[in-house]
Amino acid sequence: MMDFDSRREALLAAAASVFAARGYHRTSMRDLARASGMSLAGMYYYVAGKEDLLYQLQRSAFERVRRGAEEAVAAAGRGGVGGGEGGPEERLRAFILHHVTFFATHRDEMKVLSHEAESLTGARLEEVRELKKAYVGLCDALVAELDAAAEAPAGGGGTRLNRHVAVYTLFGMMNWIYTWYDPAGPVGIAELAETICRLFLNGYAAEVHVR
Amino acid sequence: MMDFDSRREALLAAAASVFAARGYHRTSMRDLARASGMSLAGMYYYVAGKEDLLYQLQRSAFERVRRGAEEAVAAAGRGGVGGGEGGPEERLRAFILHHVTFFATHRDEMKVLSHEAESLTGARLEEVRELKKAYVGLCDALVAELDAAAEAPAGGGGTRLNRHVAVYTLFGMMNWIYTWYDPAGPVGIAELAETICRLFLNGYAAEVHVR
DNA sequence: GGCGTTTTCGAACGGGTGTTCGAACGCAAT
DNA sequence: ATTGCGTTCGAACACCCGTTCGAAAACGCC
Repeated sequence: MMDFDSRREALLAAAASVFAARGYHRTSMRDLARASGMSLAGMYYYVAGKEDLLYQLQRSAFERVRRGAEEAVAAAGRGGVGGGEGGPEERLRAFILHHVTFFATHRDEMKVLSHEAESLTGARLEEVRELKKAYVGLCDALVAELDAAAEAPAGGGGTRLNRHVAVYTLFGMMNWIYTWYDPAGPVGIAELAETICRLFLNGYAAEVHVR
Repeated sequence: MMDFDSRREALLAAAASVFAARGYHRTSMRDLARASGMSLAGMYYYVAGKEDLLYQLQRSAFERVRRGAEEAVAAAGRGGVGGGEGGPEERLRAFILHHVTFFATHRDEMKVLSHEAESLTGARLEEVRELKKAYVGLCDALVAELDAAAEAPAGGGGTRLNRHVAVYTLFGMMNWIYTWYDPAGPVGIAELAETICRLFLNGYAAEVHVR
């Protein structure tokens, strides 16, 4: 009916749904058995254990956002949707739009990624932390390019914002979404992404471009 | 040696520390007994149970941030630290500064407030949700005043940002702090608050004041 | 049919969980 | 010395947890 990999991914998907709804630690293996339609013991044929399940889930989700973001940024650099060349600002916009869209279209996995960041232990925790660091670094590099392109126009004015702090704050805007956003509500994904883009770009660049 | 209330608050403080470090569900009552210096059974003289402990903690923390924020905003309205009268922008700045400062000076409780928002159940969950809604509403009202004070200067230009979305995004910037901020690091609390103020005020107001 | 491999799962194990209960404590008032 | 009261806690209870194991089922292949 289904091969090994499909069955395994179905299990991961069911786990993502339950983890997102009830939280990792509150969820028992028996809950997952019920949600996936497998027996309690049967799951252990596909996964090494509960923590391994969370690890596979986070790893897979992280690699997909990362790949998607890289492609979206590259596409924006090549000219993106509408013609043009695609400067640093367009590339950052593409990153934000992709992140927010991915968040909204993969709610469960992204909530697990955001909320259960410290639920892993030992080597698995360290490995996922590295993935996250690489992903944040990708965004940080885009903001750095934005900085370089603006190159202190007059020298005067107020002090520049700390880039790393600004980037973490940007991720705060984006990753907090799972806390309040209702995809069935009146606010669309595009509007949400546009709000975050404006808040960050106007706010961050204001100290660089204007005044 | 200590009266009932002090002993109880010491227990709550110990619980906040352990909950922040290991998470609510991972923490056992035996962990709390060890951290507080009481015996396992002894804690039940001061608290009705584990979930009641979390509830008391969240309720107490929420009421303190709320009261503090109200006072900070009122003080800014009266002229704040430096003279002046204190318009809507100064009041919102005061709110943000207070929230960020409170976050940094009460790390454990605020992490428990942010991260364990869905760990309560039933009536207790609902009650804390009401507290949160009131607190967010306080901030939302400040932003609304900012809107009113700006009153669409020309009518043209781009569309205005959805205020509620902007407010949730602002809380994202602030509440994500517990995820990455290191108070022992090079970034001070004042700088952190200033970054968030600029990102929000420049970004949000840009569509209202400029262009 | 028979056979080897892949897949499933009922039943059990050892251990940790939140909570309760009754006895014991310290200590001021009688 | 005794009473009563606020406080502490060792021991136990009933339950749920993640994981294992050996047997049974399902399957393709000869």
